[in-house]
Amino acid sequence: MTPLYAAPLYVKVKTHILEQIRSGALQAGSRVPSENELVESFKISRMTANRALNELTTEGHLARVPGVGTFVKEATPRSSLLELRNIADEIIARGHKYTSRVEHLGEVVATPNLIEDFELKSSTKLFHIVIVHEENGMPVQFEDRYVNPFCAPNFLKQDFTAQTPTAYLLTTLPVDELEHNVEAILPDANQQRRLKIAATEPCLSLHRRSWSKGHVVTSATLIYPASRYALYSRYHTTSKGQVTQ
Amino acid sequence: MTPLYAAPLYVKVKTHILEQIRSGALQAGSRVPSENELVESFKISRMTANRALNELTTEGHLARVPGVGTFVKEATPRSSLLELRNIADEIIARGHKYTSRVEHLGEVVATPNLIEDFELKSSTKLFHIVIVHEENGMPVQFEDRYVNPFCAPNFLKQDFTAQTPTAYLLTTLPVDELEHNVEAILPDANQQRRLKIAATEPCLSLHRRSWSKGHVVTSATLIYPASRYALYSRYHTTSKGQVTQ
DNA sequence: TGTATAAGGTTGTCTATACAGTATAAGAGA
DNA sequence: TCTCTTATACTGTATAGACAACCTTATACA
Repeated sequence: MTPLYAAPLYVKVKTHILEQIRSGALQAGSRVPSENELVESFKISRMTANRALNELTTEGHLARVPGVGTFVKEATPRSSLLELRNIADEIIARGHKYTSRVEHLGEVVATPNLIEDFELKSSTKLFHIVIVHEENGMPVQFEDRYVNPFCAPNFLKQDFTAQTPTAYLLTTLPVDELEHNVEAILPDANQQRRLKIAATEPCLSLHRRSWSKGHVVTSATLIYPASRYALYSRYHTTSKGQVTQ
Repeated sequence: MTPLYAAPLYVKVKTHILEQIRSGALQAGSRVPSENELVESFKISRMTANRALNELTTEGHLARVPGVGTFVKEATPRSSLLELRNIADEIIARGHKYTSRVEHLGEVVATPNLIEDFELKSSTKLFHIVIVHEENGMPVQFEDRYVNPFCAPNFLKQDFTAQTPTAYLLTTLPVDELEHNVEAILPDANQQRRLKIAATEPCLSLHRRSWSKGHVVTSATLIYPASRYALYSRYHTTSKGQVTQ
């Protein structure tokens, strides 16, 4: 993980502005420093300031208007299909009994795939947990999760029968960004056994990455047997396809 | 739309490379010209070439390796999960060829299930279309859609080989509300035949209802073969408790 | 008062140059 | 043959300067 003092200048500028947005010092709609003002305050060249503001714009945080200035964009809250919810709370909210079995908990060395997932430069150790969540004794979710030790150093010391990994990470770190990829799969042998399902039962595979302060905190694959789970959402939109609610 | 001859230089370079990818002159994994080679051939400065290649990289088309070169990335076949996007646009954006086959187009009398879906009081006629969308000749989506004639009376007169139902409805009506339900399924006999897949291949089933001005405009079931497609989304979250457990 | 003009700030683009870090291939030496 | 060194190519970052286009505001003029 590159420490901030060693990061490129344009990254420092980006981080500074993002922190101001997150802290509330810069509200949606308010003006951010112009390129020339950043040149002054950071003692950088205009091209470097331009790069920082441009990248924040393509990432959706800012909006730029030629001849006028740069402004913090309105956050467009997305809705529920993929809200970050704790499955234990979901099950309890349905009035059912929640239990879980931790199948594995330990450290691994990042494989090339994991290095890419976590946006790492080189291989490091990652925390790894495999846990099966049960509703009234019936397995409903197979969770295979990797966690960045840099972001959550005390992860391994938690008791995950008392608190799900999702719940622990949510209380420990703010989530800035989410990525979801949903696929349909047939379960492999291990998943069949853990979920107590037949090899022919299709499953939803939900791969989720979470960012906090620019770092990938965790990457999880959640397997749901199709007969026991579906993803649902309903929400209002504006004319431009943005989601409100 | 800015004509290409009036576009900025870095846009010309980007367009040129994208065209080469689309035409097949640049295959996935093959090397694209280095910055210095672009400097030569386009008579531009290295910073301009750098910008073009960097932007194509953040857009997901290229991958860069310091000391080695820049390469065409594998296009990941996937659809937007939360946004209402036209699959034809998504396929074309990946640089692939989009085609479609209209399997059925006509009227039906609403069944009890459809009456409920469309929030109708009594049975009326509904428009019905079945269409298979193909990427490079390979079926990737089976679309089974019902449309409310009250909202889109001219639906049947459209040419759906030229424009997808989604595209037509989006340009005709504002979307106020969306409902999604995602499941994993095994395809039925008809879907197997239309999608040219085996009975054992799991599929994503995305059921979507769209509202406009309080009425259900359309109800669609979209089937994606798992091996060919995934659903994807990535977005920022606000710190104001949008992401709750 | 109303209108044109000028000035200054802002973003957008482009150039030429520089240095650092990384990967690969060629060559020298053991 | 094997290993170390060197040269070369490539990307990543940063600078200083330049011109264009755009917007707002102040100013001068009719």
